[in-house]
Amino acid sequence: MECPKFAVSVDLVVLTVRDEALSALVVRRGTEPCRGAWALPGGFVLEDEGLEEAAARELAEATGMRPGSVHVEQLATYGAPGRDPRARVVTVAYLALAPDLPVPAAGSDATDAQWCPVDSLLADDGLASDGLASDGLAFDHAAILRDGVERARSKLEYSPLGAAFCAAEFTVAELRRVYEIVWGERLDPRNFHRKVTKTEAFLEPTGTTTTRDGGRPAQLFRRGSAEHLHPPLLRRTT
Amino acid sequence: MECPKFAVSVDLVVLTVRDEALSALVVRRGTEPCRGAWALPGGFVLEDEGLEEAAARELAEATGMRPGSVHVEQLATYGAPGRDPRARVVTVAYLALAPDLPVPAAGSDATDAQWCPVDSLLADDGLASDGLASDGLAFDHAAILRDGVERARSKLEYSPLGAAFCAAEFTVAELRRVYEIVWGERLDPRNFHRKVTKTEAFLEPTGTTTTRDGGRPAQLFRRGSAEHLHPPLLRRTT
DNA sequence: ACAAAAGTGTTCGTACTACACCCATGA
DNA sequence: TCATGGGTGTAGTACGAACACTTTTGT
Repeated sequence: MECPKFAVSVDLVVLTVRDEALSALVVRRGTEPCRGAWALPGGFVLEDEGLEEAAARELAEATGMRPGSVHVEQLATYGAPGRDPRARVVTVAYLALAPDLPVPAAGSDATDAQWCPVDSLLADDGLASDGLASDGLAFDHAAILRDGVERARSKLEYSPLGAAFCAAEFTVAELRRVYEIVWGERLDPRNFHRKVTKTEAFLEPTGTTTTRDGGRPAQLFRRGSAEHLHPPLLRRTT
Repeated sequence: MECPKFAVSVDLVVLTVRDEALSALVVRRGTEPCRGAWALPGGFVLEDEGLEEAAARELAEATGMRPGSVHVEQLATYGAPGRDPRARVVTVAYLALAPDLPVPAAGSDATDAQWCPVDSLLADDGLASDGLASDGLAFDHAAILRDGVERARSKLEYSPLGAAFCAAEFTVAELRRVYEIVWGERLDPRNFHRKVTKTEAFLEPTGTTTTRDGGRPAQLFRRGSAEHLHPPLLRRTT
């Protein structure tokens, strides 16, 4: 077959909510180009491996997360000729939404990985509030991250995936905090409660309660079976 | 760089509304695998060509459409190891929404291309779409088309892209027919009229009218500048 | 005059907002 | 008993659904 051949990689935008901020997983690059810079976790697709499969493998390598607990979906594909200085590389980006899991600190081959608030990663003045040397991410990863964050923000509107950021069992208030942090917008606790508990198959009650948030005991819920939200939960700003 | 290399192609889901049906552009394959079968238009990405650029080139080759008149966006990427029997091919699918333009019949290298209603292309009336069913599309193109149609259907809800299926100037009734055909659902003409004309920047009045639909003259509009619709135009069924 | 399609007004129900208010716990 | 957050009730409002009705053309 007469045609050019390219390297194909997968890159992961892994998002979580922790310390009151939407954060992404970034790894320190251990090899040239951009050695020492922060980048999205990722790697090349193997010879007999599907794209989804490669994404799951990279996610496991970078975080140790078992597939079931994390939502993963394809985000977009980036293939501008100059995006990698060495060679032509086409990368398929995946978006993963995860609860606040600890990143396995040491890890095997993993150069150090850590959560970093997306706001500081995307701040275009290059300043990092927490000591990350940030001239921005390697390659075009800033653009990929931006697209992933935007996808996540709109997904919360019309899908029940906010719960993907929570632990297996969570309260309505914890879910609301997720929405508030991802959207950067305050939500009325009473109306939010009514909305999510009345929407069919959004939440599944466990029957148990917790007082970990203080005050009156709150019911614990699991993710429901709904795939889409009708009607959607619209944010003010768009 | 030690990594596998793959062929990368772009495939196009080009949709239009004609003869009361949502239709896709398909071409007859002139080369081996699946020679003689219908497939989505597409081809390999060249050495120094961006993905978007390759999609625009293939669109021009297949239809002669000038870039400005057609909406093109990336759809998704398909790279299962077995999807092309010859070799590993990763394909980046693009979705194009076009007005009902005539396909350049003869064309240079183009094997014959034609519009075909998506319902008949996707009718899974018994044959598994393993690539060679006589009614099915080649490779995994049926799955790609299905995803493209689903994307188009939901795009009409929250973006003004219904107008991409219309000529440069169109009436509200023509736009409504687009929605009805794509969604397969009747819409109230009065409420639809109010909705689209009241939504800021959805439509831009031309000041002229036409009687081509019969009855009282209707105002002609052009596409407005809006990128998103707020609030969205929700279909009944989801 | 009549048919046909454009466009407006009006009523009604549903769903979101804002906020008053009560409930159940820990300290 | 008080502070804290969970959860309910309710009035006001915005918007879509349904449909009666008027407007402007072609025949």
